[in-house]
Amino acid sequence: MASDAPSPQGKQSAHPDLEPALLDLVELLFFAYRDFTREPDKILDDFGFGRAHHRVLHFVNRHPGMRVADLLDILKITKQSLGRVLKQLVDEGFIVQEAGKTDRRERRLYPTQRGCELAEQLVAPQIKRVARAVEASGKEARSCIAKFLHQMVREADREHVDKLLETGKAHGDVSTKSSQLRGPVR
Amino acid sequence: MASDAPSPQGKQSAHPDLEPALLDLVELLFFAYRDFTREPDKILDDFGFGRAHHRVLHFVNRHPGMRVADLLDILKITKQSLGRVLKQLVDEGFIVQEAGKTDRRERRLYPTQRGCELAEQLVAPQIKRVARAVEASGKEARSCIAKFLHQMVREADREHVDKLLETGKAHGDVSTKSSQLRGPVR
DNA sequence: AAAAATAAGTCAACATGACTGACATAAATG
DNA sequence: CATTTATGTCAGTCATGTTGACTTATTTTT
Repeated sequence: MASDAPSPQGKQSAHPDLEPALLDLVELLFFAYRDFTREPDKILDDFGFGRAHHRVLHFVNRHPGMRVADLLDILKITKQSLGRVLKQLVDEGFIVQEAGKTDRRERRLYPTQRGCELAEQLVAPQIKRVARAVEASGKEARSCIAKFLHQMVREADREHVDKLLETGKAHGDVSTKSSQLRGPVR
Repeated sequence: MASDAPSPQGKQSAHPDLEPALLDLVELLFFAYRDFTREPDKILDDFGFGRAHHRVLHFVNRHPGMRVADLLDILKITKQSLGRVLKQLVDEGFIVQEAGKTDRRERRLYPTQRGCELAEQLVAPQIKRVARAVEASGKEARSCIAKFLHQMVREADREHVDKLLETGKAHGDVSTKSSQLRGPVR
């Protein structure tokens, strides 16, 4: 690899030395995320979908009855960008839309049976990866990790994220039954 | 795909309750990364660059003298994809290429002065964000976090990542001086 | 010395998923 | 009735990824 002139490349980085450890975390986050998205990306490929579809399907599955506007707020993309992938997911039977009961302008989004299954299939390798990583970090590390990731979120969005995790959690618990309780899960 | 562990109910959400907490981590990672890349993305915009330029410039800055092949291996993209952004970075004076001393087929990559500066500017908000998050998680959390993120990397790549962090670290240490010691840092 | 392998660059075509801006439609709200 | 809101859509652009084929320079192998 490096020829033999490893050249003691100096540096011009500037920052003193409070950085090194933090820089490692920055890079580790890059590598972790790179690999975090790989397995789902591969599965998506078989369906002709991309990462954008994954995100939409994931949040709709976790928060059935979600509105388009909610999704836009979570993903921080434009209506037009979302529109394209959402349309595909609807057309191919992974998501259904239904007018809101009290406000019929709203289009509430629900996963279909196929949608649920694909969402599960996509998140499975991610859960597995996280599970193994937590395991290897020592059980007591879980709370540190959650706290850290939570703090990495932009402060203005933190409360919102908390709410999402809360309500998503409720859903996760009831999962197997109640498919019909909340809406059309076809 | 049989995921793995005990799937009592066999169907969609199914997983008993080892999932909720892990699912939270999965989503937190999404939100954390979403916000992790926001500030740099904004800066890049002013330069007419995108996130791809950030990644290239970052690793070249942290590992001066790196070869194109090394970069491809880190970023996991194709030569053609890299070629486009690298060419722009070279054309606009952020990176310089130099034939390897022992193997003149290689094009060793070095950041220019401008390149260093931009790289620093881009990573600064990320370091700040990580610093604050670590701070808020308790100092002893730092090792948990590093361990977790490290374990999130695909096992096959872990050793490689370790080497990168090592050599990158060396770079960080020498920082202030020796700008001229080694290669072309123009 | 000739042949093969390697490092890098390039051309062309294409897909995805972002963006902007303008406009359409339906329903709720004042 | 007028306005606002929630959503959808048309049209065009850009950034960044992909394949595949091919070139050039250089090193390594035979």
